[in-house]
Amino acid sequence: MNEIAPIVPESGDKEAAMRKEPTQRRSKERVERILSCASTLIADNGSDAMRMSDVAEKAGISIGSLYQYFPDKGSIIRTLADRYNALGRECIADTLKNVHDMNGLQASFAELIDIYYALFLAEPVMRDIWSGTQADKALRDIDLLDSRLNGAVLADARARVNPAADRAFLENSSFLIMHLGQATMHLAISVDPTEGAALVDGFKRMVLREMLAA
Amino acid sequence: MNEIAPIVPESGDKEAAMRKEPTQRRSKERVERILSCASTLIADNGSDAMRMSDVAEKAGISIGSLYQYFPDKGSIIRTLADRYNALGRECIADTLKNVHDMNGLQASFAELIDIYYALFLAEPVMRDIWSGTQADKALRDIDLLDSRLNGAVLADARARVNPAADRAFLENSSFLIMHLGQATMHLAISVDPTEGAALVDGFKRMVLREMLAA
DNA sequence: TGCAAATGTGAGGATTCCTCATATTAATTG
DNA sequence: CAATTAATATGAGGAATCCTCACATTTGCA
Repeated sequence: MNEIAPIVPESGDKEAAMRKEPTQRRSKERVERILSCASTLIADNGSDAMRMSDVAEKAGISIGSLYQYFPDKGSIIRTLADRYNALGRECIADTLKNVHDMNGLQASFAELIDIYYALFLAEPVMRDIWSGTQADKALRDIDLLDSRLNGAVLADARARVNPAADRAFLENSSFLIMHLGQATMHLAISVDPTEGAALVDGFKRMVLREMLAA
Repeated sequence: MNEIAPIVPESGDKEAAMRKEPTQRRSKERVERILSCASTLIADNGSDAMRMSDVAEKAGISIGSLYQYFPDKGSIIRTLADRYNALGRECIADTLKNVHDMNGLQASFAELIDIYYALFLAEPVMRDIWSGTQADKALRDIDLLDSRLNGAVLADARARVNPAADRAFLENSSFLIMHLGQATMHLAISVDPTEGAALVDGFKRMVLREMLAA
C-alpha cells in the first residue's frame, strides 16, 4: 500500500479469458512476454492502435501463437486489467485492514485516494485500459466487480468503525464511493494537473464527509 | 425539464462533425433520416453492432451518400450525443434558472437527478452512447465539455444561494458533481433496478450534503 | 528411440470502414 | 428553355485488421 505498481503487474491467480492454460515452461514465458509487449505497445500508442500483428512481432512469435493463448485482442487487455485490479485490491485491503476508528479510516482512505491518483498519473497502460473500459461489455463487468469487491472491503472497515450503522447502507454507499473514485480519476487525468489535483481533493472531501455522516 | 426526451432529439444548432452543410431540402431530410435510422439501429443492437452499410440500407440511400454527410461512423454517434447533451443542458438550465434559496436548490437538483435517471433507463441510445463514451477521444471531449457547461450553470445557482461561497470552489465542486452524476447513471443502469435506484439515492444524498456544506 | 501431445507458423478468409471515379439531379444563367 | 455549373448520388472495390486453419515443429515420456 505504499509503492507504485510495476509496469507489468506480476502474474496473478486465475488469468481471465485464456484460451488454454500454458503448461510447459516455454509457453508460460511466452504468455508473460506477450503481456509485457502488449503493455509497452499500449503505453506507446494506446490499446486501440495496438495491432495483434505488432504484439506478435514484438514478442518474436507468430500471430498463430498469439491466438493460441489469447482468444482475441480484448482478452489481452482484460488480463492486464485483471492484474492491475488485483494489485489495487490488495493495496486497498492492506490499507484498510487495520482501521479501527474514524480517524484512522479517514486518514487511510485519504491516503488511498492519493495513491490511486498517483498510479493513474504514472501508468499510461492503466489510464488507457480504464479509459476504454466502458467500450467493452466484458471490461465493464470486470470494472463493476472490482468496485464491488473493493466496496465490500470498505464497508467492512466502516462497520468496524461504526458498528451501529446499517449494513446494507454501508455496502451501497461504499460500492458507490469506489465507482465514483474511478470516475474521479478519469476526470482528473483528462484535465490539466492543477485542476486534476483540485478535483481529486474535492472528491476526497465529499467522501470523507459521507463516511462521517454514516 | 419535465418530459422524457424523444427518441431522436430534434435538430440542434451547429451539428458536430458534419462533412458538408446540407443546403437543399432533399439532403437535409437525408441527414435527419440517417440519424433517425442510426438511432433505431443503436437502440436495437448497440452502436458497436451498427454497420454503416445497415444505416445506408435502412435509410434507403447508398453508402456513398452516407459518407457525403458524415465523414465517419463516429461522427454519426457524436452528432446524436451532441443532441442529447443539448437537451440535457437545456433541462438543467431551465430547472436551476429560478433557484434562489437552498431549499429550492436542493429540491430542484434532487428532481434533476431523478429525471436523468429516468432518461437513462428509458433511452437505450443514450445508454449506449454514454457507455461507449470513454472509448473515443472525441466523445470523451464532448462529455467533458458537457460536464463543464452544466457545472458552470450549477455553480451559478449555488453562488446565488450562497453569495459568500468561494467562486472557484463552487466551480470545481460543481464540475465534479456533474461528472460524478454521469458516472452514477452508468453504474445505476448496469445493476438491477432496485440496487440502481438505491445507488442513485445514495448519490443524491452525497450531493445535497455537499451543497449544504459549501 | 519413437510416438503422442503440445506448441508453432503464416498465408489468407472474413469483416468492415471508407474512397473515388462516374452518373444523376438541381440550380443558375444567358 | 438550353446550356452550364453546382450539388448530390452511387456502389464496386481498396485498405486495414482481426482471426482461422491446415500443416510443421518441438517437447515429454514410455
